[in-house]
Amino acid sequence: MSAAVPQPSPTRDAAPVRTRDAERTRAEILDIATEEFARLGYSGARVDEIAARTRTTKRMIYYYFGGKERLFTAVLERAYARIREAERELDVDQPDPVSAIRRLAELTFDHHEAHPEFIRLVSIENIHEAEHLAASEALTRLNSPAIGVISRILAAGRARGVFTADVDAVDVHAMISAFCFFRVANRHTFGALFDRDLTAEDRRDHYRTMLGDMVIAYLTGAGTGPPSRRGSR
Amino acid sequence: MSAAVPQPSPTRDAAPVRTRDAERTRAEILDIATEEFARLGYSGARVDEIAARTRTTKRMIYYYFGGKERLFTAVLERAYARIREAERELDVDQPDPVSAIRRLAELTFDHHEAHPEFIRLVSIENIHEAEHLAASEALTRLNSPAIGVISRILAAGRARGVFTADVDAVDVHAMISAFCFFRVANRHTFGALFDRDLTAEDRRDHYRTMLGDMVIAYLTGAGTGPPSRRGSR
DNA sequence: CGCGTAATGTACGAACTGGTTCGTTAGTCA
DNA sequence: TGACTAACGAACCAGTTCGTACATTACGCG
Repeated sequence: MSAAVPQPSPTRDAAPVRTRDAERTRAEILDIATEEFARLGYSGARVDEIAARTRTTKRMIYYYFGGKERLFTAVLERAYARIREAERELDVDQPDPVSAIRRLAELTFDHHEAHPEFIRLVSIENIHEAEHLAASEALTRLNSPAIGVISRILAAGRARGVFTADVDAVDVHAMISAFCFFRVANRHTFGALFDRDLTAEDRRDHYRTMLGDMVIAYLTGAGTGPPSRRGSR
Repeated sequence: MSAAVPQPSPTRDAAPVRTRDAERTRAEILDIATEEFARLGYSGARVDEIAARTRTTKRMIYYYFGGKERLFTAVLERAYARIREAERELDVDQPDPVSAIRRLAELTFDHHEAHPEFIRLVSIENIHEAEHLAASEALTRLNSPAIGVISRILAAGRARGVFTADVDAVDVHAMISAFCFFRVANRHTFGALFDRDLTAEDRRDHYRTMLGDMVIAYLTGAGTGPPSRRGSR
């Protein structure tokens, strides 16, 4: 949790010199605030407690962010920015569209697994009907690179005739996200009610494969019509 | 919102006589509390506000429920009980397992659509790591009838050879729930980020069909192995 | 018909909470 | 080097917020 940003050695350099460093202070506030909001929800988190866990004071939270509401928005903004950053490195250069979409699904899966805190923030923001997100110009402008990647894979799959036409990239993204998100976000109630830990380590591979199978089965076999019973392809 | 429970006509029967009725008071508190918790989250909801919206006072909340925490637990218990009640009427007596599982998925879909408030409560409870749910003996004992229904459909499908073996009922339930839950719970952030309203009326049928297609494609076509490219079946 | 108890209402308070006021200090730039 | 400003801290404040003590009333039962 201690900031990794090296001080520009102000006078000495060893010992906790505690020099002034706006950037470090901001970042530290955001770090702690992220934890607290994710752990306790927006209303549950306390500005005083966030301040106390910081090396600075509450005054600084208001100095830099202007209030609890805007602090939460800043937390969201940074969290989303990091996610998008990671997405930008999505490498699904498989020649085969089927392998590509599976790989993308698995990367999404791993990503959700690795960032449960982010998932909590998103859940919290949804409880508040995305009001902070909507208020943030930075966030509404931030387009997801994942959609583009999916689009290209779908196009390639359609071109080769392995994917049925008319599947929308955003919908496929929703489908993949839904599975990944649910597994992490709802693990507590699901675990309590069905006595199954969706995030148990020894089931991770099982669910990752299940997701890939599901998406591929849908894309390669999807037909329409309620009577179903779809033929080969 | 006005309680539908008919008074046992105490003296007169017309006019707001305001007689004592423990059951009605309890129910009214739960109704309002459900709304407030769902709208504002656990910490965001205010006991005073809940009381104010009731025809009774805060005193009664403590008299009947013993505190905010236990009030929320009671809210959850009633909400889950109602859901389970509805599930018990699940009627998926289709002769064909494929039609049956599609129908089950669609019923689940409609159910989520019809009870966004319940979804919010579940999201909130997950933020709190299901601590209230875990503390409630009534809730942990309350098994979902849906699992049994799915089990039977899967067994029938396997017997006829239309479903690949080794699919678990709980996992299928998770898969269906994930899609339905995500669509409702995350509609705000998803809508803001991808400019797509997952719950738009004119897309409902599209998503309902998509869910059914997905589940059926998975069950009828699911294979394993990352290389994929699964043959007919 | 009166008595006991379940049900209910009022008023209050201690602790907390978001936000602010006022003043101090470190760094930097002319 | 000295003045100016960004960065910072302690204490405080007004409005809440959960919870309770105390008083009261309706209703069923003997």
